[in-house]
Amino acid sequence: MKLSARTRYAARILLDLARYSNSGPLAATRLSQHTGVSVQFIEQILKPLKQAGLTTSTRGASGGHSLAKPATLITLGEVVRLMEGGIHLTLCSSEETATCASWEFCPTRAAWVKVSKTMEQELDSITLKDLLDDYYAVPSDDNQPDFPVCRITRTGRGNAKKSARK
Amino acid sequence: MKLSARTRYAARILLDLARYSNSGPLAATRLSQHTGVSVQFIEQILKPLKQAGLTTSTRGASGGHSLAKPATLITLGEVVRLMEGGIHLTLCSSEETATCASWEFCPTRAAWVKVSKTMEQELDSITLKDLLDDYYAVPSDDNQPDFPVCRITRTGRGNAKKSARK
DNA sequence: TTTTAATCAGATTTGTTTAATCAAGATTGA
DNA sequence: TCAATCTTGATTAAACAAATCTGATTAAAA
Repeated sequence: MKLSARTRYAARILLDLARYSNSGPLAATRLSQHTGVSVQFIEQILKPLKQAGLTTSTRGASGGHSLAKPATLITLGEVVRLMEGGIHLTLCSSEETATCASWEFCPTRAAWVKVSKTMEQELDSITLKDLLDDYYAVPSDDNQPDFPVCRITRTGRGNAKKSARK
Repeated sequence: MKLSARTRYAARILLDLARYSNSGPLAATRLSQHTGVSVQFIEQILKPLKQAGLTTSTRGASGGHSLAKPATLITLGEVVRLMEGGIHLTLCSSEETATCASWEFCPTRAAWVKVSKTMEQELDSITLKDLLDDYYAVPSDDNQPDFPVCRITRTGRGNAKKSARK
């Protein structure tokens, strides 16, 4: 039920691109400095974002990446949908996945679909611009500090497998 | 972002217990027949459910499992929270997890928290009774057929890693 | 009292996925 | 040219999920 690090990083990278959108393309090395994610991992994450038309890039010296459309038109829903391959709490929440034998009879499926839809709606309602405005007092102001992304990805899941203290 | 099979199975198992709640405890073998999940895996899943007070069990011959409280008082939120160790889209969505260095400065965290809360609210609003009523025409009627749980857990994730068609 | 049907506990296995790195190319401005 | 930059695909190590295996313990029924 957790988002992957790739998705979280994607959001942060796009947000950084939004922030510096009026000062030309941002090189992956800059993005790396801002977020704390390795250059190579950033490049890997940018690939699907570019393919999906969220970003553009210019090659060669003084090249880099930039948003392909205004920050008001990019939603978290778009980002999550892209990086996670859809917004679905279960495989069967996706309409296209009619692979399960008892798909149409499943007594729990409707609930998972409903919650997934709600989640998707809310994510679609949050734009990069919203995040910028909520957080940075003055958007695109270079004086605002950068903060590394959260690198803690594993452990500490409060797992139900382990028996609680004896 | 997907629920684990353990969580999905837990919901189905509890639903089955709810359905047969007026005919004494249900043995794991019966639950297995109804859902298609192996007896041993079912026992593994029932363990935390019992510890959390959602079910009770009687040992020995003609023993089995039953709900510890009425189906109107057990919500999907409870089940998911228990099996997944919380309802959080990210590690940092949990209030207790102040482990990330830039926890309070993260420009995306607030969004993940908000969506997680919405999801939790909706899951908390759905009871086992709701699922029973929505699905089975006559609750606790043995004439209704059983359907196996969805066993498809991997693949088909529409992964963004793979380049879309050339 | 013995048998038998159950739960209980937990270790082990298998394969997948994730997160990340590595390495070699392809472009392009200076 | 050359150095900064994106592009692409392969590879790795660890974590995790799903499930099975083993061996108890418990208690009703025969």
